[in-house]
Amino acid sequence: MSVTPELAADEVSLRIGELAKRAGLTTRTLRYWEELGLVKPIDHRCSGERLYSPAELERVVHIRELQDLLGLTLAEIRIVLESEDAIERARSARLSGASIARRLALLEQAIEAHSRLIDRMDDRLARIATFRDEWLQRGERMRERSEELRSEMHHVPEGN
Amino acid sequence: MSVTPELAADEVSLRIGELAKRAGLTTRTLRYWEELGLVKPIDHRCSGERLYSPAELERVVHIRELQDLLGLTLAEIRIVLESEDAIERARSARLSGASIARRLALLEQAIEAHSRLIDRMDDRLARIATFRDEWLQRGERMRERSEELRSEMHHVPEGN
DNA sequence: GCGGCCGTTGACGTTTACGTCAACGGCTCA
DNA sequence: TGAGCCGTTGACGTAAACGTCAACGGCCGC
Repeated sequence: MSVTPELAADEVSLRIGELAKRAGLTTRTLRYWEELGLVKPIDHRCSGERLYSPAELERVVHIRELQDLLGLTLAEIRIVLESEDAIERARSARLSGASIARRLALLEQAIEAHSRLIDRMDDRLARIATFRDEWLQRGERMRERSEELRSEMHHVPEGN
Repeated sequence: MSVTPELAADEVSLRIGELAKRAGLTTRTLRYWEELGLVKPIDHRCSGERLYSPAELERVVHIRELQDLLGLTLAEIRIVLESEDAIERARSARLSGASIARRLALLEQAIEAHSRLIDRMDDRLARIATFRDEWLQRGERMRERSEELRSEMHHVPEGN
């Protein structure tokens, strides 16, 4: 029974090559990220092979976005992910019977880190937007100038 | 990172240390960028010292923005700058008596590269905005959850 | 005239984020 | 049963973007 490259409903775990292909990464990159603590495959050091839950696919894509769009280093991303994981811990803490105060503390912590990231994104958005507007104006001036030149060409054709 | 565009009216050129300080860079960075052809000080190899026109301050800040905000490599930035310089050449070509057709060609070229950059910025803006919205929703869910927990704490205080 | 500061040119070191290669092991299918 | 994949762990290589250090020189105030 071979697995098709499409998402089979019964798929419960991915091998490293498959994950890499779907995320558009190399296996080396995944191992490196694991080394830095960004991804954690299940069943590692036990059966030898790394196996990833489908959720890890989202996670690695997420990591790439943080890298490409926000320009974060992998070290910074690790911090962000840890705060995300804090959310999950807070969620599972409900089941594991941790104290409400403890769960609330975890959540507050996550919210804090979360809003710092939002701020960073907003800052970036604003700065790129400003930058973009300046460039749009430059473009306008260039287009006007090219119109001028074109009309000049009609009056004085081929002044080579 | 605060940029100080304020320069004395009599200032006609900057030494490398002064430029670095105002742009928030190191002198090493400026020399490296020169090595890559990103900046061109005047009076180099002549009196020994690099001297920069005030316009270079804008240029280096511009370079940093392309680096930080758009994530361009210095090699890519060089291409962008060359297209910007093409605008200047087109402008000076008017004075130097180049043919209108030639000047128009230069300008068209500049406009082309320019709009490619705008596209890139738009793409980034859109992707960051999408990303941001997703995160805002996560934040909302977390905040709701923390409200729930807080009210639970009032009903069942200190369940340590 | 000299100590301090700023500049110069190499040359080598460093960090980040991987790439590449070697040597090995476990399936599986003809 | 063995060739072909896919996986594993090291170990070493690499490209970009600088940092750092050495050795030198000019200028300036005291």
